[in-house]
Amino acid sequence: MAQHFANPLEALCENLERYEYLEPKARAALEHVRFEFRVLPVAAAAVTDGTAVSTCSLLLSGMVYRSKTVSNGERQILAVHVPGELFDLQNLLIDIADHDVRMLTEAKLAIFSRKALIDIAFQFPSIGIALWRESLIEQSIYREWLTNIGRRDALARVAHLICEFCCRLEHTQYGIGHGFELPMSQEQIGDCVGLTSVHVNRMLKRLETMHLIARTRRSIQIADWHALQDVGDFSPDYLHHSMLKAA
Amino acid sequence: MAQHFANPLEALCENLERYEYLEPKARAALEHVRFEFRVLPVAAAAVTDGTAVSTCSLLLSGMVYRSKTVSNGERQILAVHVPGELFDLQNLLIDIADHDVRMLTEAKLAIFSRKALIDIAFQFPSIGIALWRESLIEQSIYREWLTNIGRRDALARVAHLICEFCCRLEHTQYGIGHGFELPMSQEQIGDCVGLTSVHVNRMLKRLETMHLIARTRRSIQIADWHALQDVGDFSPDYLHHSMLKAA
DNA sequence: CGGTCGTTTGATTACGATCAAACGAAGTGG
DNA sequence: CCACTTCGTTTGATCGTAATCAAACGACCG
Repeated sequence: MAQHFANPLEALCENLERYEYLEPKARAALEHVRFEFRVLPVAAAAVTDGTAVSTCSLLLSGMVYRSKTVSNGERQILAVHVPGELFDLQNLLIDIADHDVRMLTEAKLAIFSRKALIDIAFQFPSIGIALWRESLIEQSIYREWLTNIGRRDALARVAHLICEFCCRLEHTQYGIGHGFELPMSQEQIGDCVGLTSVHVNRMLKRLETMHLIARTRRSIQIADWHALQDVGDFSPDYLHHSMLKAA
Repeated sequence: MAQHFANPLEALCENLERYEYLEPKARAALEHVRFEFRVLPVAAAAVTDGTAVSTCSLLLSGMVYRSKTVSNGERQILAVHVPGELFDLQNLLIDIADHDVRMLTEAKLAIFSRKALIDIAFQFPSIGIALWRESLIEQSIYREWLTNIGRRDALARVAHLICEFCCRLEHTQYGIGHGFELPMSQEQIGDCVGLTSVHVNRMLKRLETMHLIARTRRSIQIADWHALQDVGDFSPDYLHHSMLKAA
């Protein structure tokens, strides 16, 4: 998969085409979009809460997360992006960032000017629709997370998060088979689902003793997908993969 | 305010102009958008999870909420819309609804065809930008709610919700002064913030004894706005009102 | 005037937080 | 290469917040 991202413009094209068919002219126009290539180390900030943003980035490799910090210093992770996704779609039309974006791992980015993307989005509706739809699906994921945190118990929350990652990686990367790398500490998992790291640890162990997953370091193997979905009350409908072109 | 919504097309125009300046041509084009006027009773569904959607509605009066139901039957309220807002912006480009939309009160709607809106959005970029931006701000509210539920305690969650309503009503309606109608049962408030109705009741009483709010039936008066914001860890930045035109 | 729905209050329970400590892996410097 | 540090994981013990259970009360409706 990685070699697909050797050319960032090709990666952008591939990303958009997952969301909407692009006619040859639109594809051709994308060839001339300017971008800046950048590698950021773990924990580096791509966007900082309260600052102006004029770019929109495509994640070529690695993972990034969005987060907010509350007054007592606790952090909520709002979303995690996997390679191949455009993040900062909201900053396309909003001037001041309302949260942080940081690197979960070292990451390679292709950084586009938001103005350039907006211009091309309205010049070629197919591109606009692709971008807009991608952002709407991100919104759908927020709604599911809200439901996960608000109305499911700790075990289900963790199981649900694992199921979601599995589906999203499966969709953007090539078949990941039964296992995948989850480059998050248990504290970060807790920040995703509104739990403490200690409790996340207990839930992971429980999923393990229930023979739903197996773990080795930071990688997770799915031992019983059906049962894991069941425990996590997971249904992939909200990812809207069925209306998208597979990777 | 209500009389502003006597003409739904004018209301649509007013809505969009809050998000982006519309040139005369765009405004003129909006005059010819077809719509259907409808009144729905309390609890009626405008959109049902899992069904196809081909419309997008403007709320003329009343309030609506979005919700998901988890496997054990518990409900999470994802968002509440106040008069003047377009809801179902996500269904503009997503075919199958991933959650329900129901009436919190009796509501008057102007229902537009999503195709008509998409067409005009790409014909007049200012309209497209307005719609897209409105949907991005809705997204920002989801992120704040995620943070609210995931990382704040019960008292702060309830205070935060009250602060948000106050700001949003102030922005779309004319000055609401120190009080406003909150047409939600305590159970529904609990479904917004991930608490039970019993606990919401205790938190409301606590906010009352702390002299931060006063209540009469379903209306809430703000007794100490500054202290309420403080308790709720509320900062209105995420609503992005400063980049919008006031109502 | 019952009947239903929502609010209020109290008593008890339980889930997940907090506190604390040991362990393990990765990285650093002598 | 091996102490030593640091960070994350693991486990146990205890605590506290919010859930649950239960019942009375109040408002609105037919």
